[in-house]
Amino acid sequence: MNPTQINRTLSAAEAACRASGARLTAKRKNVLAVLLRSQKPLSAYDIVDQYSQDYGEPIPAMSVYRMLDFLANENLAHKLNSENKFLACAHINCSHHHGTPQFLICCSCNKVSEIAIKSDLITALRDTVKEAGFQLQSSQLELDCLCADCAQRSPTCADT
Amino acid sequence: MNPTQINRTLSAAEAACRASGARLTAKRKNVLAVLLRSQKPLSAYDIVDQYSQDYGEPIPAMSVYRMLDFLANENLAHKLNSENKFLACAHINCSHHHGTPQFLICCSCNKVSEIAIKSDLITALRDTVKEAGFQLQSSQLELDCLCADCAQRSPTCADT
DNA sequence: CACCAGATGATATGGTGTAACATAAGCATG
DNA sequence: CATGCTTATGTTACACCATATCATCTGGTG
Repeated sequence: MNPTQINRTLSAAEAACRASGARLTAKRKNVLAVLLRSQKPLSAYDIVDQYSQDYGEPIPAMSVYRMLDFLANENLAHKLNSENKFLACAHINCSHHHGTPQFLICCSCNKVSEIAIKSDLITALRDTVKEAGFQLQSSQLELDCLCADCAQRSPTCADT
Repeated sequence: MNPTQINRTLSAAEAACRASGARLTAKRKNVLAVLLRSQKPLSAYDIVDQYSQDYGEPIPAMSVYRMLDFLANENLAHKLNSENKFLACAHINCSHHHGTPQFLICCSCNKVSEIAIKSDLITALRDTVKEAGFQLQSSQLELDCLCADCAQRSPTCADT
């Protein structure tokens, strides 16, 4: 994402927080900016490092976790449970409403694409789960994939 | 699982390992037995504790990880990536071939059900992923659910 | 200004996982 | 049975992820 897009996205995030009565403080905004500038999901400690590089002041890991919680609650960021990493929501700028996102994670280069799976597929999944006697609570999926670039390079994925 | 079933399953596991040329050593078998006796997925350190309780001798965490790797390679156990926990494969006794399993995880009581999602649903998922320019590498899904028992008690799930 | 609530900082600690190297146990062969 | 190879297990140290707890700061309100 280029700097112009990032600024536009940060403005949109501010507007969204104003609308919901949440306070997007300077540091929370910086953490979001770090995520936006990253091409890949970051761990909380990655963010700590990047933050001090980008802003010239250290930030405690504890604070980063809290800011990530905040951002996730405001739907400005997501957590990848399978990787213990975080990324900015890909749709902060979009005006339309978004359901629970799904993530395609390249197991080779760690690139992540946030997509919205067709609702009928999610419904089918929900029905299948119901048949097994469970209720689907969240439709956030994290799928182990290979991105096009990496697929071209090698036919299989050796990593975890 | 009752003791009789466990013994039967352990025998099946032994047979499977013999067939594949893998060595199901006594300790590996014990780790598998710990998993089989558990109603819930266990962390490696849970297994360390339970192992020493059940067998009266301590086992290093490192060894448990290695034994879990072994069991996972032999398809005798699975790892829940979203929870960093492990469980015995539910189909060690079954004779038919099994594809990649899917897991329904109760976010309230942590009970897990291992199911096989209909192949056409998986295919649809694979196609959706392909449209997004990715290749699905693993069809192991870990779905955040509420089991029937917990759903009866409360309509929603507050936990992570 | 005094107060309160929310945000952030500091410290400590626990859980998860692996790297690197040492030791022991099974198994072939001469 | 001695040798040596391969595999399994033990030991130690360490890195990373995450949270609990308490302290401090900041911004807004009366």
